[in-house]
Amino acid sequence: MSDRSEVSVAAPDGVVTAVKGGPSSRCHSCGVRHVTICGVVDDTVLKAVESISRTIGVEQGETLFVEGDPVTAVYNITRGIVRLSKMLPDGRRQITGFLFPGDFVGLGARMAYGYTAEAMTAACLCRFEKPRLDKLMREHREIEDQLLALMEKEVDLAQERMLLLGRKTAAEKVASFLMSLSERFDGAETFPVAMTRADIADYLGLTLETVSRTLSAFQRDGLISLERAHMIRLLDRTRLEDMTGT
Amino acid sequence: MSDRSEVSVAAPDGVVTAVKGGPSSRCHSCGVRHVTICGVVDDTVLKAVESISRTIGVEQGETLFVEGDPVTAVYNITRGIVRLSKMLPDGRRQITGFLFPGDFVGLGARMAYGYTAEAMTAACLCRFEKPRLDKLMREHREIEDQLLALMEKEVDLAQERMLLLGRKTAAEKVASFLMSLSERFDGAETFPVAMTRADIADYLGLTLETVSRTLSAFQRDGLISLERAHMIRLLDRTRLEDMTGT
DNA sequence: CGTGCCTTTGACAAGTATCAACCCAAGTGG
DNA sequence: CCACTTGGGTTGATACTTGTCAAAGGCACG
Repeated sequence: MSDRSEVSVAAPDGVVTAVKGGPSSRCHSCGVRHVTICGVVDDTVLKAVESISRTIGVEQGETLFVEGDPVTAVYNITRGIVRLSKMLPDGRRQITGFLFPGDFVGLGARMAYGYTAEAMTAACLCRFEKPRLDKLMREHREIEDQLLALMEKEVDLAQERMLLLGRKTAAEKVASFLMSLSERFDGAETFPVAMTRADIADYLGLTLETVSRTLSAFQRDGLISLERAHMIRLLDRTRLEDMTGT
Repeated sequence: MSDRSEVSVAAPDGVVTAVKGGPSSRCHSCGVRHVTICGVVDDTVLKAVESISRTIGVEQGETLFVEGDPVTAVYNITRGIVRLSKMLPDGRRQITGFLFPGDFVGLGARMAYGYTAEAMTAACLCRFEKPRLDKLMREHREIEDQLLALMEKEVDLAQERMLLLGRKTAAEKVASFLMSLSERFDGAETFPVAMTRADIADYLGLTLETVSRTLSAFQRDGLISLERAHMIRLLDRTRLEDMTGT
């Protein structure tokens, strides 16, 4: 555990995600040794991080916390997909992010969580109690820096999303979504879409019908191939890239 | 300067914004003593911050930096309003934020700025060279904590905005905008709207015509009174609040 | 082999965008 | 001092994208 280990994590859909560096621990529910904090840290820090983290398994659909809950913990995903969302009182929902293995859940929450986090698939998470993590951050500057960097990336992504939500057309939104998903799978040509059309719609600020129609249109135009509803193959990356509007 | 001073900052439109605590310095362009970093810090830190900040004045319309520029500095606004925006290649624009006195510009940018920052009004800014600020953050933990807290708030706001952009109707967007603007002016009943209809539209993901129509409709319904195009009076806060959808 | 959830597709409605005309106030220059 | 210009802002007519409602198909799971 002292070297910069490379650990492979089984994604829920069978695809394997490789993550480099960082501490890891054995998942109680699936037994796989998972990465818990990304980035390379020295041995002492690694041990410290491991000492305050506890790996937990959650079932599909399980809620980690709800918008407004007092902040008790931060999680790092080792397996599965987590959905972050905000709701309006009348039930309209905006999904603010899909988180994958390696991503943090709850970073940057101070008093209360600003969104709800749910496991979209069975998942394994490293749980860090907030007070212990705060203490660790104070003791190990490298960790604070890591988390700060992660938050900066998050802010950046959020702004990109605002541009998408506010100014892109339905087709551009869906194309952007497909391209970014593909990136998550290492630029693979064919990849699984773990979320339902309704989830995609709530992520892109559309209706599920519009998402479905747009995907069908992409298929008609030879941009993609819907192998199955949840398995997509990109046929013409270049043209799809052009359609993102970016 | 050793006590926790309260400093009043003249906003561009004549309204006075009070900000408590933090270091301050005299603005070269307007001569007013401005707050430069919010939050309370001790004497040593205060002096250190002051030593690396330089107050600058910018004219209306001036660009601080453009999306993609390498990050050289972070700014704190002491006077005026700054507009942050992202553009699509074809010219569509999304304004990601309007920043007021006390707000930071460029926090959380690592290598390149992710958005363009322009002064919407004549403005005064405290400029912190990035390397010197980073050094100071490393030396004074309190500062890093302050900035971290600010970033957390930013993430929260960004997510609230996603909900607005993705799921709210035009009327709800405009109502939300008015309520949050009113907050900025301490809940005042009548307050200036410094931005044009086009700016508001690009902020809310609408067209300027829709913004104009919605404001007119609000006036017809007795919710607001458009004293002038850029001066709004809230007539029925309760009903307006209900219209925000939140 | 039903039952239920998700997806697709169609017909239609509605909300916004687009295009265009006009207004108003503030400069600007003859 | 007044015509002219210019940069918003408002309003109307119309188009179009996207949402809504509804029905039917497919796939997984008990």
